[in-house]
Amino acid sequence: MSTAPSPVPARRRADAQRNRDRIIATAHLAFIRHGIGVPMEEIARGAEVGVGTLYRHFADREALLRAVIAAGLERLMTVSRQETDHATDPWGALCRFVRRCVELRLGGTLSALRPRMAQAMKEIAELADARQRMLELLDPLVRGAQERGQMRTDVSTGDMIILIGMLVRHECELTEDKEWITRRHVEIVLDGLRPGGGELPGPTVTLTDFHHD
Amino acid sequence: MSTAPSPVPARRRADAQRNRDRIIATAHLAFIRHGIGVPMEEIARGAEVGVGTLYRHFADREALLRAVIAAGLERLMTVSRQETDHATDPWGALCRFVRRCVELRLGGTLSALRPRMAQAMKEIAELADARQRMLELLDPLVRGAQERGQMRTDVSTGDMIILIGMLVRHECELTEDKEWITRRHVEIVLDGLRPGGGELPGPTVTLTDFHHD
Amino acid sequence: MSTAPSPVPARRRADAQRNRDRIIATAHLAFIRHGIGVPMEEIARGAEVGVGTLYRHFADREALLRAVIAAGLERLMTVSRQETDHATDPWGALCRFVRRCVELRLGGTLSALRPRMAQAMKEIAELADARQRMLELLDPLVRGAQERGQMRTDVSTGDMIILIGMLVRHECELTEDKEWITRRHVEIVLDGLRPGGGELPGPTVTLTDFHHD
Amino acid sequence: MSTAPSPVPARRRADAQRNRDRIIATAHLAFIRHGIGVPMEEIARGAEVGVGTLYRHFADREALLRAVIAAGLERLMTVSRQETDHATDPWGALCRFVRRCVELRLGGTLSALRPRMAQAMKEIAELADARQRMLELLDPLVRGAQERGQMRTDVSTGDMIILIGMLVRHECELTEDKEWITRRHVEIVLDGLRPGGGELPGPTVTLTDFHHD
DNA sequence: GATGAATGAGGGTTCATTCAT
DNA sequence: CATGAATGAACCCTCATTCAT
Repeated sequence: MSTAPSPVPARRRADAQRNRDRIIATAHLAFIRHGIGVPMEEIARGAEVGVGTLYRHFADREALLRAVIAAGLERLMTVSRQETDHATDPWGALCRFVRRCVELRLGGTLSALRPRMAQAMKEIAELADARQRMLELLDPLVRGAQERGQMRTDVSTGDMIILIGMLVRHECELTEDKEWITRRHVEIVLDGLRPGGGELPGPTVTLTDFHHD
Repeated sequence: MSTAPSPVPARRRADAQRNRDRIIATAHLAFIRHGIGVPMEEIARGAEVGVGTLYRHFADREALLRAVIAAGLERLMTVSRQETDHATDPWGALCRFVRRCVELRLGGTLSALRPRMAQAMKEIAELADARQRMLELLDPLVRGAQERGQMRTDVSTGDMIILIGMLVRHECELTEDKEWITRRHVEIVLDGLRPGGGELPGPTVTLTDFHHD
Repeated sequence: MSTAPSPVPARRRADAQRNRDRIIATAHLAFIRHGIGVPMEEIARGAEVGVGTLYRHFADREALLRAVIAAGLERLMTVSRQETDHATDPWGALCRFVRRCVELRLGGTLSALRPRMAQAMKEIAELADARQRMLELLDPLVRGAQERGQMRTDVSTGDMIILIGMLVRHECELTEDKEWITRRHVEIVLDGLRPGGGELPGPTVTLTDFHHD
Repeated sequence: MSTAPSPVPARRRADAQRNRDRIIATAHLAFIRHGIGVPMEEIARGAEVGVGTLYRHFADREALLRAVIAAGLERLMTVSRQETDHATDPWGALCRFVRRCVELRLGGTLSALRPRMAQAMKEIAELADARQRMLELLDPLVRGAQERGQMRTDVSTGDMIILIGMLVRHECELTEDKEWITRRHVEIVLDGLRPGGGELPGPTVTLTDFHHD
């Protein structure tokens, strides 16, 4: 009895969880590919469930969107920690982090939010939170790299976050068979962050600058 | 009635042209702000005409979109020529060109096409044309700059075009009061194109690589 | 397991019966409060059972509705008999019967049927039956009261039944904290049934007049 | 020019107005017959317009409902004034008013609101207004009739309004071919309002008692 | 028997497009 | 040419009912 802890009651639960996960994954791709306005039925069809099931799990499109974003941010944060914890080489850690970010393909969904970004930032609290958390993770790396002369000193962590957003979206503009192009351009941007560049116009970007993207 | 050649038809024409222009301008902003799915009536309202008038000028949303893009590319090409004709300093001309591009705000509309980009590229012939023309304009500058050691040699004109697209869209992600951020990031990317960067992965981008974006 | 006649099945039965009763009671109130279109899940939730259980007891909404009505009519008939058996004061018995009717709150459910009343009358046989039985119960009282000069003679038992329906529904239009208003109006109607009123238009109502309602 | 005031621009308007009126009339009947949940398409079909047209005139079901109610109250107020202005016989005027009310068949729509009456009263300001206006119209009649000994003094104008509501709904419970029954019962209620009835329980109804029905 | 997840038809609402004025 | 009312297809979301556990 203790060895076989009744899988039966869990079974249904497992099925439901599986459905939930498939819906999120399908929605993620669908939002990227067709925009956040993609018909709910198409998402349901892609996840091989009925619309009703989709709506049982997510009250409306907004809720689904939040879940997709939350799931993406979750993965992002996992990556963040993997790359940044105990980093002895701040610049190297920063580079690895940026490269990993673009691989998550979270950008598509975020980018699809653009037409309502300002509003979305307020309503989808996870987004603002994520920025804050990312800032806290990256700040030591940026400062460390700058102190060691590995990175130009006229950019802030705020600039980094915006640039990462740019690259993340950039990848999503490209179809999957052209993703290798992004990898080139990530390196170009990283090279542009090395010391020795020309003077940059305007002040550095701070957290207060991007209450919306 | 038949005797008077009458200024009226000319007048009409002027009015009509004026309407047409206002519709395109309004649609451009509306597409950027609310996505290409923005209600036609909203565009009409913004241009202060009836929907009927809008449809007299543009058969459907697709046609309006084409017109908006064509108008933007027209301006882009004008800029291109201003910056590139008789350029004695290829790298400087290239930089000025890139900076001017992001100021046109064409990116918003192009970016909004993304969910259907692959398809759009085929249907909206102007886009493919524009790429080709841009390639022809930029290629001498890129080669010139590289020959003079002003630019890294492991990037192609194809990379440049993609990067410009990235920056152009990047600006459109930011609200107008944050455009100064883009200007910083344009410079960072340009710095990253200078000689001396790390090795880039993959082959250079060629025209055949981006049959869509 | 097979040897024990076991109290379990009986227990089950009791539980099931309890569920059934709670569903009917909950549904009665829900129909009154939110109309007969109230979501089945809401009824199930109110009765603290799963929808599945609800459907085990009642094949569909229609069946549940019938059961609610039948239960209400059952109580109505019980009241009828209490008030009318061995009545030596027909008018008094009639008044008490009317007053008791409005307290049963059956009207809400019946009233909610209105949009389909004509149809409901045919499909829900209990309703027609009930009228017939009520007619049989009330007829002696009406005639008795009229013979004794306690009641105007230009109304029929048919009129009475329709009037009772009116009052019963009337109460259901009022929220619970306003039920005292109905009691006033019941008395006004009863006063209007006393001898000495003005002439009434049209013929008296007969059983054949209300094959629906 | 002054004689033929350009019917052309008005024409469309007239058509639209005609549609609007037909929609309201159709909706009124549909609400009575099938409840306020009746499919919008059915209303549209009945009015012989497309759903789109219906929605152009009324933003949603709620708006249509308001319009139907407003139109009904408009007629009700017209009747009110006809019956009550310059009335030298208060009781007679009161009776005529009550009789006219039930003929308007407004009750059906109002009655269909019941499941949400409390809420409806707040949201549909017209309803509360109407009560107030009706109170002001009837109060002099009630007092006048009572002073002349034509009406029992233990009922208030508030009671009258509630009773009228009861009769109005009562008629709507009956199908059209049975409306004559209501006329009988209106007279019975009016007879019950004459002096000489038994004692009524509870206090008289005041305006504050029926913030909802 | 009880449960509640899944299904999908149905009805509300929006909006692209047409067309009469 | 301009206008804006009318149309109806398409999409969102709800909920009655079924069924696997």
